[in-house]
Amino acid sequence: MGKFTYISDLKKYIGEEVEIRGWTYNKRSSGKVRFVIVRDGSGFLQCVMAKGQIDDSYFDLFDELTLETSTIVRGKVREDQRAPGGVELDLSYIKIVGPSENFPIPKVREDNIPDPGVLLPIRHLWLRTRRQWAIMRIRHTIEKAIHDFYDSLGFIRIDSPILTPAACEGTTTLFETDYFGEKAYLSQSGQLYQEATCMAHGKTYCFGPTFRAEKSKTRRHLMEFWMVEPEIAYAELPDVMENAEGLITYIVEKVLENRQEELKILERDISKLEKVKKPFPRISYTEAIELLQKKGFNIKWGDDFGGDEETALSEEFDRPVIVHRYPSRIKAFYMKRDPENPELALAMDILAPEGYGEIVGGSQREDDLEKLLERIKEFNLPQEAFEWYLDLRRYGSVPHGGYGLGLERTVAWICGLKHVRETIPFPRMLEKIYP
RNA sequence: UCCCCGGUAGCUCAACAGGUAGAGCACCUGGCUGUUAACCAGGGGGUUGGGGGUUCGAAACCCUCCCGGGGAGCCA
Repeated sequence: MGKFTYISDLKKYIGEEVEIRGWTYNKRSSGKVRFVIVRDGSGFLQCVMAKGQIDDSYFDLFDELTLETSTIVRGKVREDQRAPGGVELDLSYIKIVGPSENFPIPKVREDNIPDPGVLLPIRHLWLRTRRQWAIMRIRHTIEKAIHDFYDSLGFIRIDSPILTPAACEGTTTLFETDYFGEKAYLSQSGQLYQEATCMAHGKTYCFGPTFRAEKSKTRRHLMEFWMVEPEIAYAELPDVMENAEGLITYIVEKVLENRQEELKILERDISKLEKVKKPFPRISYTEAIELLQKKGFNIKWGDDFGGDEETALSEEFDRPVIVHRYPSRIKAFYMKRDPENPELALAMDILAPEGYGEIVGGSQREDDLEKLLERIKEFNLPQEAFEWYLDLRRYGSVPHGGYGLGLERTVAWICGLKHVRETIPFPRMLEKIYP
């Protein structure tokens, strides 16, 4: 491959001659002084050349450096106050690696961002643009923060299967596939399997894609999305809430620590993220209903929250809000009922601020065999498919709980994006699976 | 499946009340020795989503179909 330098490391090479390998991101000219913005994946760099100070054969290559032409350049690194990244490169050498004619995405201008109908079919190229670059790097940092957080607490990552024999929750529509003549489904949650693994390791989590075949066409939905699902043996509802709160604050902290440049590209209001500190407010479902009624919503106890209600609730707080103890009949069969009020489930959701909606859903699980059997009957679920799950209550059952955090909604919130489709490299949307 | 909004140049959008389809960006030509979404001058580029209708005249009004968007339901 040979030796070359990444733009992100250039501050270490001020005054030195370096080689950069990348792509032409933009260019400007003032006649005898020409500017080429090169990106190399690690960052963006303005390269400068003046007529007479570089060989004419290189100077003239400027015309061929159309958008996204891949190029190798060499030059001396110079500190410069005028440069956004603090450094520029005085060019002495240019080589075109691969030409690029009529790149389909126009030069970055805020008043000229093509709409998703245009960009989604060229997602493979869209990913090269600055905003998308920033989003993917923040996504990476969030994923890393998730792993680091659990690892630091002694969790073991054990991934759940993606091909499953039956519905985990039996409610949402699943993608069906043929498994050697048997029906199998793409997983909509790894949770049930985590309940098994946490009984082996105490604290586990899985992190992978999940699939919902719902005909959802909104800014908050994808057919394929990533979810992290921790499960903790001997945990009760307050422990679950505390762990989720810790995860979210850790994620925000790491993004603020490592992704300032990217947040700036996205024009994210950092002050909103800086407020995300422990403790998060905790309100009961019943309190939330009262609050919404006071705000004029036509909602009664027993109803689930819609998008507008979630937004209204989150607007009451400057950080994520934990809503707990929902009516058990609007929650999943495996959630333990509140011993103080059997109409309630020991469940909790976390709503992100600024109207980003539910990013976490979790609960303490039903650990009593008889009660769980009743629930399976109530929900008309096939008991034989859950025998293995019931075994967890037959052999040393303990209180336990966990939650799922939706990666894409979290990325959308932290990046301040309107739509989750920009938070995943290749979004799978309703009737859209290309590229 | 239902409700709402939209479809005009490659992209983003104008075109008032029905009267000759326009701007910015992209692209091409020329100019400029410090540009940062560079700028200045010029140029090419259109079956106004398709079909039908009303009218002297339709991008605009009506009907219909197609496509796109985001909201409901469900959820992360």
